[in-house]
Amino acid sequence: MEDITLAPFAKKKLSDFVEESLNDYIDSLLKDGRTKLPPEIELAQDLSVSRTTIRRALSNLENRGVILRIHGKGTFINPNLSQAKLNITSGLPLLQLIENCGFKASVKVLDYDTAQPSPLQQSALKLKENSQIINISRVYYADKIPVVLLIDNIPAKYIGKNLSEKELENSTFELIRKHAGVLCIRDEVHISTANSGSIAAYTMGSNIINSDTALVFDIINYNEVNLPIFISKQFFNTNYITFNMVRILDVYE
Amino acid sequence: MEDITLAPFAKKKLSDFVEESLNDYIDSLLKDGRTKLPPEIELAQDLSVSRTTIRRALSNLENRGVILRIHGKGTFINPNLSQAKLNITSGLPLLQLIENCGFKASVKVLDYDTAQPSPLQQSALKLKENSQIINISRVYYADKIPVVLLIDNIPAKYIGKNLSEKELENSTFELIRKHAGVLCIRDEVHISTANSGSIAAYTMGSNIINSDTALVFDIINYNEVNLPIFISKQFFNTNYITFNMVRILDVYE
DNA sequence: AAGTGGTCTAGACCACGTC
DNA sequence: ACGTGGTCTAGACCACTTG
Repeated sequence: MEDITLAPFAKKKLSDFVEESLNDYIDSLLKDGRTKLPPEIELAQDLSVSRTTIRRALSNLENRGVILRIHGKGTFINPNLSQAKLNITSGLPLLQLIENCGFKASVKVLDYDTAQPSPLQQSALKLKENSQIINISRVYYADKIPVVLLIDNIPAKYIGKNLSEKELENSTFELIRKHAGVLCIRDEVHISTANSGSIAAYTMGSNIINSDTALVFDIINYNEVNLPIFISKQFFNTNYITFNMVRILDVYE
Repeated sequence: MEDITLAPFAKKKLSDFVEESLNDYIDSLLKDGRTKLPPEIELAQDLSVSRTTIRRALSNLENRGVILRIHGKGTFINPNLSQAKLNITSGLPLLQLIENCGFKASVKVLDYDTAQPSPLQQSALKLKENSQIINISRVYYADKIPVVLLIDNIPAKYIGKNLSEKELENSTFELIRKHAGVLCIRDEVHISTANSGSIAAYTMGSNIINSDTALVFDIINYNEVNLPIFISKQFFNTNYITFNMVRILDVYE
């Protein structure tokens, strides 16, 4: 018998279903060697939705780099589609990110302890005095190569105590959703870099991701009413994980 | 007499004007210590536009991290607003980026030469045999500290020959717009990191941005019909320039 | 019950590209 | 002239919060 826990999840919009349909449709077009999509009005009729809904789904696909829209000509599959797999703006769970990249992904828990929050953590998470923080360090592997180091700082109230190693292999996102019914729906990321010295400072001296330079994400995760829930620090070995981003520029005078 | 060159520029949408108005309005609210915006319907009436147009402008501000919207409660100014200045998805010109960050920005041309394209450049830019590439290296300073190294590879056809140092201090974006009437409206960015060795490889051995690790953007710029126009490589010293990003996550089962 | 943001529709008109 | 994507409007209905 599996242990079922009831926990909230976000509702899907019509345009999300449309986006999925279009995604599948694009795959099938590619198999036939076709690169042009039907006009928006036609797509709207085929899927029995309004043109606005189609356009919302297409905009999502455009921002993810999947399609290109050319005014007056049509909508086309991005010929660089393969580069769009690791979109930096997607915010996918790390295991899924690594899988998307074509690797076999796995995770190992490095460390798990309870501590007093630092003053910085206390103010970022708006914590009261005497509250406790759970720290979880994990390494993510791509085909057995360590590529990401993740350190999460989570207020104790959002997470079970004495979690098993098996449970800790779930994402923190999942843990707090199952344990406290809290959904993080937004994050703010600071992007910087680190040298081997500053990586080692987070892993008791051993440079576990085995690179002399790393991409660093400092993340604060928020729930739907903008309450800061937990903090993440992610180190990426960019010899294996390089992100992509599509930008549509404002080019005014 | 100034030398006026006619060159195309993008048209502004109504929602862009609305966004600017809202931006100014937000500044004035902040001066009064207020953090809540009026309801969307009210904003729409005040600015004499439809609610849809207001919502588009608000969505832009939300993606830039300027505001927060909470279902059922209202629209609020993001208390972390100051962190939103260097949004990685904005694609602003580097001088403007550095100024936004609160520094005095300047630029120096390091190198300027003509060469045969490498096979990689040739395929990325879809160049013919025997075409030529102009390479421009520039360093950008924040308060006299070198913080960005930029290397552009531009097909000769898009840019004037024998440009003066003064002209080269303009962005490549400007140069090709003025010279060839070409507008880049989209780019694709690969994000990685570099150690001091790989930075020095691009500056004849001297590590000009003076950091043992850098954030690297490899960029291909496209025009409105998806033709690749030119290539950029940007090295950021993240001791001075750290980017921010706001992500609104899809949290489905 | 009232207020506010979120999603969706139907339709109009415009701008750009092709023939 | 026609087809296509881009912007905007007006209005409906839903979901969430507050009183």
